[in-house]
Amino acid sequence: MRQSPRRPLILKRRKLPFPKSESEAPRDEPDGARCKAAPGAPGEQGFPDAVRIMDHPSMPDTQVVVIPKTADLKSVIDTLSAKGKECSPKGPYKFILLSGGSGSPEDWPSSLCLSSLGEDGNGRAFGNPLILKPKPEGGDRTNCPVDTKPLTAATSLNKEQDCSLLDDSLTNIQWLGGMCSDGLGSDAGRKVSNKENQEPHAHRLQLSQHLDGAQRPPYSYMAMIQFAINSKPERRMTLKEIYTWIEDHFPYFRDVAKPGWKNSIRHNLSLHDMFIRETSQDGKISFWTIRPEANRCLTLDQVYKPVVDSSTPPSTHVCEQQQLKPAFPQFKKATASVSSERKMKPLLPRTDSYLVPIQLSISPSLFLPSAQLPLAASQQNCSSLAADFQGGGKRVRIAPKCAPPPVEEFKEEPLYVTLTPVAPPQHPQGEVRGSRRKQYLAPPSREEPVLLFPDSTFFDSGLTSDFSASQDTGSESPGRVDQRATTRWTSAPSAHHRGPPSPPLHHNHATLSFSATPFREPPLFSSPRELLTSSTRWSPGLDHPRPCSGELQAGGAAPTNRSLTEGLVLDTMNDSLSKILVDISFSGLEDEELDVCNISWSHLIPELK
Amino acid sequence: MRQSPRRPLILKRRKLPFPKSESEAPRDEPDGARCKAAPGAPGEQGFPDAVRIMDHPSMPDTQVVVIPKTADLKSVIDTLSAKGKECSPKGPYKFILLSGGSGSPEDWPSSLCLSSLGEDGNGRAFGNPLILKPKPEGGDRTNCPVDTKPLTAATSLNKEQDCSLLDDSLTNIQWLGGMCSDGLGSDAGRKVSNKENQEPHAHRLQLSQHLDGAQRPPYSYMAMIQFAINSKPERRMTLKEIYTWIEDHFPYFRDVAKPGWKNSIRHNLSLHDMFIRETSQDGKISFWTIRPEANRCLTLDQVYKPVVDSSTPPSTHVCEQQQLKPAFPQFKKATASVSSERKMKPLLPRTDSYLVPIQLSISPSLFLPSAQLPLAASQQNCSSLAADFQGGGKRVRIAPKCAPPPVEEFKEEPLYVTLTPVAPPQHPQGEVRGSRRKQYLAPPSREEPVLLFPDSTFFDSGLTSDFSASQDTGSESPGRVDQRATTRWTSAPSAHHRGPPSPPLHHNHATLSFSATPFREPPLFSSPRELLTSSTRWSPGLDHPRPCSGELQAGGAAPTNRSLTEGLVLDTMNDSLSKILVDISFSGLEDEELDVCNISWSHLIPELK
DNA sequence: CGTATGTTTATAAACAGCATA
DNA sequence: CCTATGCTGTTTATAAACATA
Ligand SMILES: [Mg+2]
Ligand SMILES: [Mg+2]
Repeated sequence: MRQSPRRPLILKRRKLPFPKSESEAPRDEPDGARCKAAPGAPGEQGFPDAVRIMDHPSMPDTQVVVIPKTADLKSVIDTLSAKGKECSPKGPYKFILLSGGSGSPEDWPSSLCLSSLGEDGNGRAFGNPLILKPKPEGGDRTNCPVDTKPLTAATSLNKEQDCSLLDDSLTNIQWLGGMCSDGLGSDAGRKVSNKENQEPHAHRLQLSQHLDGAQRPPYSYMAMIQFAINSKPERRMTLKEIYTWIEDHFPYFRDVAKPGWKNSIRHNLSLHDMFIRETSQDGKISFWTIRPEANRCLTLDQVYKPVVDSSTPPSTHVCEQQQLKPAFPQFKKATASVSSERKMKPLLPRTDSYLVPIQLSISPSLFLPSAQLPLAASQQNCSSLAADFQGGGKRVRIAPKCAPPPVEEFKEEPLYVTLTPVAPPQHPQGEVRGSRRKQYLAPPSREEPVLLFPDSTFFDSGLTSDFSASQDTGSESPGRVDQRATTRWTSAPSAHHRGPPSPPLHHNHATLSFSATPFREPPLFSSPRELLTSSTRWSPGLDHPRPCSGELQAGGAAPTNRSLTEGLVLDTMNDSLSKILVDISFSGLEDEELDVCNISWSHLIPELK
Repeated sequence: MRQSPRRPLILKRRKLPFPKSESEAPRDEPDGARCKAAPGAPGEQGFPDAVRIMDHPSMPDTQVVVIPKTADLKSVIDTLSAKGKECSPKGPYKFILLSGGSGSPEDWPSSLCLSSLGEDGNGRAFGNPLILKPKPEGGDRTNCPVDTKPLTAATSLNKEQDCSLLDDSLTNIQWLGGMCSDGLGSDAGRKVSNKENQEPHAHRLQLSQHLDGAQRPPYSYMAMIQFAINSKPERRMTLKEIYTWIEDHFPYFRDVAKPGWKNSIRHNLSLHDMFIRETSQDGKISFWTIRPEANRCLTLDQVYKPVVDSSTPPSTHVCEQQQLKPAFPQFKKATASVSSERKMKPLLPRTDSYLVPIQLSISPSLFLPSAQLPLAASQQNCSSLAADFQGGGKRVRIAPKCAPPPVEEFKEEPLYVTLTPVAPPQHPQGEVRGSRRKQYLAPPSREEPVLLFPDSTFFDSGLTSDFSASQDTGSESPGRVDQRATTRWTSAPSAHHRGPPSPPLHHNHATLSFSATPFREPPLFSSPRELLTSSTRWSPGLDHPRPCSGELQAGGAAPTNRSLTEGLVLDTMNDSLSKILVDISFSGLEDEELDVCNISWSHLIPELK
């Protein structure tokens, strides 16, 4: 039981380069020996402006083709259709076409990042992921799969790379079998045999040893449930339908996973408030829905879209973090124990880039003048953060209304938005909030903090994006050092933001003042998750029976603006603000709504107006 | 790994008689062979009006003395002080004196329920548990332990009884050791050795084999954290203090538990919204507090108080449920697999009675006339529930404001209050709520449902009890059949409470109408937990720096009444309404506030006014 | 009764931030 | 100042107990 079941890695955490096969990295090297490519230098995987083809991490017989903006879509489709005939091991392959990025493999799970699947090609960029259809009309946002054949070379390459993981599956079987030895031989008849606490079937175990796409998908249960529910126009699903959808789209659960995965699905449905159970009119059918305020209507297709900017200097990705944060014991530990780590059940690859559904673009030429900055933003309180923010490239600061956003980095993309809190919250009873995120989002002040986008332009993904924008030149050092997106709490070490425990005092001697009421009340939020899930208002009698969060009207505020939280939340795939107020990587700049950069938090949280 | 770590049983679930030693109960007997004593007949454990002495389930050298109302406290104290000299194995013993109940062992964890610890004695009843002090002044609510010696006979009796569990500890050690065999011998160097994923120390393992009170306490982590935090006047604690408090009060975690229990503590602190982290003024210290609205200020002492009515017919406790619910596979399973079940790590004993902090009394002579019932309550909608409620004894119906309360039974006490929902919620989009509890508490209507207490009288425990009361004769059949407290959702099969998905429509064609807005918004509650935790308002600038939930003012409503949720919630030890709207066992009738029985839900949830 | 569904708790673990040695 | 480590806090995964339909 030392090898108790391990959870797949938390998504959207620090990105670690996937340990290739060097099972023993030098421990004395703080940066690790894996980063061979110099930052900024084009690595072996960097094929800028080239089409990238990689296997879908979970869908069998499916490949994802990332088409840079400069490529010609038509020719790519023709090429795919032509080359697809070559190899068809198990029937027609499907292609999912993505655009907007450089196609660097970092957009994919780490297990695939090293496969150098880039293929030359050229096509037109389009905004949303597109699954290639048999009759490619080139239309936007068609999600029907295509019956073409995969590219041989790329596929085989992927398979080999995947073998490293699949070998683990084989090992895992042995490992699991060893775990089943009860020892002691005490009472064998006691097992309840719930049919959910069993190992996968033997033939399934066999299947798991093959390359049938049964790798565990890199999505959390919560994410997959959202994918499933949002795949239906009604945006509701029965439990059984959720099971089926997940099995259909992630064969891992059908073929490899133990039956307990359904227990986990149910557990997630119950645990997370964002999932709400409804009952049909006759009361006989239970449907699971997503709270509309919390639903960003994420779909699997959206998630597949890599958010990469084509202007990215190639191969400045994996090693950046290591060099900037030399001391990273976890990484070194993982490095040294690759083989043993892989002996475990297939973990989620350590990557952050495929769960970023924010489809906002950054125009490098667009800079937001700091003159439009509200007085409160990023002046006094952000001074201490200047050192942290000077290294990276284009940065955008976001001033949260309430508590400072957490430190989170994800998405190693060339262009980033750093969400920067500008004002520490006023804490209850004169107490200061700790800096470990979550807990206690202080109510907003009159002066609304704003999201600051120094040199970026946003547009919303597939939904209407309509947030007011302000601008800030900020310190835009285009250097490639530490391109990771990073957000830090303004941990407010200066005492002038901490009030005494006296009654709700509003001492505005600082930039912002907050209502001191700390405890959870309806307009307040004790946790970022709550803030998120309560961000918008919606009554069931509106036009859309089940709108997404961005489609909800901001209560009291200008109702025309959609909340940025949608985009902010999309990348996290959960409803926790501690994962929401993170750096955002922008890419794939499109031409819509280039001038809306002032995001009022009161629109995101209408209750806090 | 079949024997993966099992969670201790969920508290406050169906009470099962502890499988004594008959390892093979007749499976063909639906009622089980354990119930030898006829219901209502005085069993071997029933010593009405006698002092009961039992070991504290977790505190070493501590015994709990349950003193019936009819006993003389002074003489009991004298007796304890005198007899305490006799045996002192490990130093002075402490006594915790409890009152208000019959002292039946059912008030204790099942492992102790069968020990027949009752001792004759006489003393005066007092309201709160009292730890006997060296200089017994007999004052109320003194919690300082006493330096006296335990009663020899009772103690030894307990020890023997405890051996059944402690033998399990010994077995568990072997079992754990067997689990430690990694098998496969794959990679031994991979283990991270977090110091929290290790087995308890060897000497601790040895200790666990002795009778040093290292049985696992029957409280959940959430409960113990509340105990800890509420033990301090400031009602806040650092993590380390919580650790220490728990270790001091439950030596199991100091001596037996694996280091991972601290991980679980932290996990619970983070997971449950009721625990809020604050930071000291200098920002250096983090304190954990309990959201005041959710804090019932439960303490370990309160929890130890058995809620037993002295007028209870003796030994009508354990077997009742079995006879009334013949088909109970879990019980039979546990019966048949006693030895094997006990091989596992010490589970929480299956009992419900020691987590009921509701210190309300029922006077059998007190009946609430139904004339005082508000019109909305229990008329039309409760008609379908009549069949369910006719069998038991004294019942009280509670009309929830929002969603129907869950079916829950607990506390096998002679007198019960059945919380009965009277109106099904109006569901969004014309959907009907399923009846598996949780999810969707519809907003309240103008006509407030009330708690109905047909023949009971309440008083609040140690805190001010001030809920308005209404009365209802109800169907009070004092028969002893199915005396378990049971609450059932009014599963609302009648369609007349289901509104179409149109905008918030309030069709009052039934008893109660609800706002149709189903999704979580600040004034709404998507889950019972939320309703609970948001039940009262409090701003940090009030008189009490950290009031309990009952001490909070109801926002907008009559602020003089305290919420019944305190009592309702106390028994569950968590903030989930699905465990709150349950049947309540009343006992230990006291003389305060006998006439307040109309509980307005708007007082409980001021936001729903 | 057996199964599917739903809720809750326990436990392990990954990982982040911070403090401190 | 750097670094290694431990503590604290958040989140996800998994198993299980138990309930309800
Ligand atoms: Mg849910
Ligand atoms: Mg918490």
